Amino acid sequence: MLTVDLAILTVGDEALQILLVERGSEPFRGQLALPGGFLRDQEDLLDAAQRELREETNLDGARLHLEQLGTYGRPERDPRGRVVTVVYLAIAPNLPTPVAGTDAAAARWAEVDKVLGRQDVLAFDHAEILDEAVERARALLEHTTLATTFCQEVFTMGELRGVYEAVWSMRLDPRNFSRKVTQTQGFVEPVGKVKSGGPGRPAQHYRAGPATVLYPPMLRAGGR
Amino acid sequence: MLTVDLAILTVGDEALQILLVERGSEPFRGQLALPGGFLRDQEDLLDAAQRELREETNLDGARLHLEQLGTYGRPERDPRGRVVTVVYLAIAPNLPTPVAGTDAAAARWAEVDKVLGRQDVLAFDHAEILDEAVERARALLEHTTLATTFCQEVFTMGELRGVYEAVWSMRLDPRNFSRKVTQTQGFVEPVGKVKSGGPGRPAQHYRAGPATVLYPPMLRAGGR
DNA sequence: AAAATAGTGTCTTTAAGACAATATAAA
DNA sequence: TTTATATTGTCTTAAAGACACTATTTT
Repeated sequence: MLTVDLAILTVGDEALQILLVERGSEPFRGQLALPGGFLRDQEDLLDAAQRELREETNLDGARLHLEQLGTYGRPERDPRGRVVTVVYLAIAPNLPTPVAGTDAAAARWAEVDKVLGRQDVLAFDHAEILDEAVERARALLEHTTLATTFCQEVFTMGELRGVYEAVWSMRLDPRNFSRKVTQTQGFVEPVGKVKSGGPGRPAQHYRAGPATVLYPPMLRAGGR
Repeated sequence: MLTVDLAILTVGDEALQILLVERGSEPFRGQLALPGGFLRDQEDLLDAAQRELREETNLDGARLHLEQLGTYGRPERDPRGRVVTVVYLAIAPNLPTPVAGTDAAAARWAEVDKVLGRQDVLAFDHAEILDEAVERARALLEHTTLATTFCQEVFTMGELRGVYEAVWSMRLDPRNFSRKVTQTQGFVEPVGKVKSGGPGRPAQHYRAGPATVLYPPMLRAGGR
């Protein structure tokens, strides 16, 4: 019995959010869980993850970051019997509203901090998996330009900094952050337009550059 | 069909080595492969990896580093049919000789560079897996004190540097390396003895300290 | 003009890179 | 004394941390 589950992360309301579905059947009926489903015959693992992503969110898997997080197979993790699950981590831009998937269960965003704060809101071993997904996302932001994937196609420096602040749960110095981003070749490219709207000086607009690796990395302070 | 395979790495002869078994049966008879076997009923993934490790090398899994590398499930990766494999990465000190396991196949160390240099020496998708294992090991040495696990319990600074040089395939400045290691709290602890034996000034002996994370990390130069 | 937000300049501190000389042993 | 190996000192350079001011808009 092999399943593929998804940890789909985004940033909204200045916080890291995870896409969860409410379970409609036993076990763990009524509790929240990561979206996922069974691996089909002759289906590649990554293909299965992309299919689940499409089914649950109507998102195009080709557009966003999708990578294998890990495989979880403790014999007692599913009370029905032995189920091993391969979990994929997805990084998505802030979506207006999670589209109800073709599967019956309602999907919704939840703040990671609130979900992990309470015991027994998540089904199976999904709390443990979410823990590892968050740690992976934090490390990815240190070493790659992946933070831009959390943003819309065009974004401001403040929005990009907001992604780091939400994922890392810490405030960053705007000056030092801006210097690091702009001095890293290919991280962002300025778009010759500025924001209109509210009060305050308009912000420069950027889009993601061609670079994928951050060298030297942008390390979280304090050595964890 | 779920299997657990092992990528067991060590350092010997100034090179990174991988433990391989010769396949005695089809498919890929006569070719080299990572050791592994089927997951047993009600067996945890990590337990299965430790069991395979014991069967193949008579090594105690509790003593060395063992972590999940990834899961590989391309439908065509095994010509016999659908087999998904969970691969664990093991880091071992330089062993005198790989003990022939309880399984019939003969196990032997092979230099990673020589194996990856040639096409079609490895069975299944094991070349791709080995690639990822090496990259994981390289990254681990940047961010953790894991290099000491490649060494015997007591080692010299030169031996520790040799581990980095073998895994990273580059020479390191002895002065700068020594400074980095000794200035990182808890990386190594001096043992009040010096080497006897050959010519030259005796080397100070060290053993692994309590630290596991390197902060700041020891980055490979050049940004890859 | 006041309020709100965006952006920049520069000094300090830390750590890595580069380089050459000294120390301690065996032969 | 020669050879072999280990170890240490210091200058330079790169990058992060800390800090306060200027710029551009709306109301």
